[in-house]
Amino acid sequence: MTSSQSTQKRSTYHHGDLERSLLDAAETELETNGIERFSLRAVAKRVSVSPSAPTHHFGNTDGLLTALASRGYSKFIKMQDKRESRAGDDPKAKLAASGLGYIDFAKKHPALFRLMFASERTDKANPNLAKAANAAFEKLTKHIEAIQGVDPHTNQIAMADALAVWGIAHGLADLTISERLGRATFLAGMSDEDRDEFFSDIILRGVSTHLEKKT
Amino acid sequence: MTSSQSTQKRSTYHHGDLERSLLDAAETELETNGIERFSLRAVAKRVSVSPSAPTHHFGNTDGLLTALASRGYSKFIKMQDKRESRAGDDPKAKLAASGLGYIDFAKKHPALFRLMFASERTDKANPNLAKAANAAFEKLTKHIEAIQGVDPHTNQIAMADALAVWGIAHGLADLTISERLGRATFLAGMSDEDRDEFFSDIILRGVSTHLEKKT
DNA sequence: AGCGCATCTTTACACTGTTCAGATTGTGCG
DNA sequence: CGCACAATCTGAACAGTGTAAAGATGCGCT
Repeated sequence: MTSSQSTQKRSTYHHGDLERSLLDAAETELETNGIERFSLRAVAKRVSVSPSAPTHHFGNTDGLLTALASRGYSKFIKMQDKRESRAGDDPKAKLAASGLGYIDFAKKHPALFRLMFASERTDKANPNLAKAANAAFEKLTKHIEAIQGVDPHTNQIAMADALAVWGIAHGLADLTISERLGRATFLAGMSDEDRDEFFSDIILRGVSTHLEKKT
Repeated sequence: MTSSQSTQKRSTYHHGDLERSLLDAAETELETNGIERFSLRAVAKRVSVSPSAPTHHFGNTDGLLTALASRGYSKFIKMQDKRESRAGDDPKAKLAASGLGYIDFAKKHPALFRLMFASERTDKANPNLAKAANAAFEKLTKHIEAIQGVDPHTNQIAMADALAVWGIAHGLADLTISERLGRATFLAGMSDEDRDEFFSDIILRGVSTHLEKKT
């Protein structure tokens, strides 16, 4: 009769769904203290469990973080989907929306974002993580293909577009959560809609206006 | 008679130039283990000094890291200057070179780069750090001004260009040291010159080709 | 029913950053 | 010149960290 509620307290010796509970607790711990001050013992304490309980499920702290990053990519893709669904049918508008979702995610889960894209504590050879990260990239390449009519995997110019757009979205996202873009004071004073349009314009600068060779 | 050599061993009780020595040791420690596994005690051990010796000079570990980040911006700017000096007189070529220097730095000092741009252990209110970071940004705005003929600080469209270029360079740099761009297999097989040209093209997509209003 | 095994706790250890009292040395002031 | 003071560094101690090893617990299967 184990409830699926993850933050529950268990009076029984066995927890029931400790794995999910630990992931949830780890995520709030991560967003609270950041990766650099992340504490496994603190996570265990949140779930009212001994410090070594996570060991069996995740091996060690990095294992837990790796699993957390994997799950992060699902949220990441969902957040992009949400933006895309509101974007109409124009392929470029969809791509821009996807980029805005990229930035949305970074703003909503900055520490998780950093864990996924800039942490060394994550096991990049982990199959789940690799697959999740791959799915995110494939989303991008399909947008480019819809726009350019060529698959980036077989066309270098289209691949260049993909990397350019990725770089722009990623850079804007990373600088945003570092609060570096506040330097442009006019950005802070902008409405959400204007800011979205501003970012969209920049993101779309990544796609080349004319494919030179279609190989 | 204190030599200015920083990695020396002192037989005397007082060190002589412990501050610089600690910074040097901290930098190699940082590049060796990354921020997430950075250890102050290990730094002290490198200089053959007690674990509490750094306290007086930097307050605490974050203080040391903040000083390290400040110094990092100097190297950062120098690395961009080096690229620019080889770039000829065309303002766009200079801007692209500056962006390549941005990426050069990230590749050469990945952990320091992350400390400067993505760490929470750094005191952003620190005057030295703020000034150093500001200088780096001013370098960018001057490039844009040289190209567009308008100061980004007084023209929003020029500022948009600055942020776009910054986002692109930063995104490419960050993704590069995360080894994410290896997905585009053709990038790995490229010569340095081709890769530079490839990145330059992408970076220059950030500058708008025609200023709409010159406010 | 009861055995096996996954799950969780307890204990212990090495390591971390920081504080505090004391040792050592350079420096300025008389 | 001498001496007290201030700056600098050490040593010991403390709370906190991750992880390994051994023991406790109870779920599920035969």
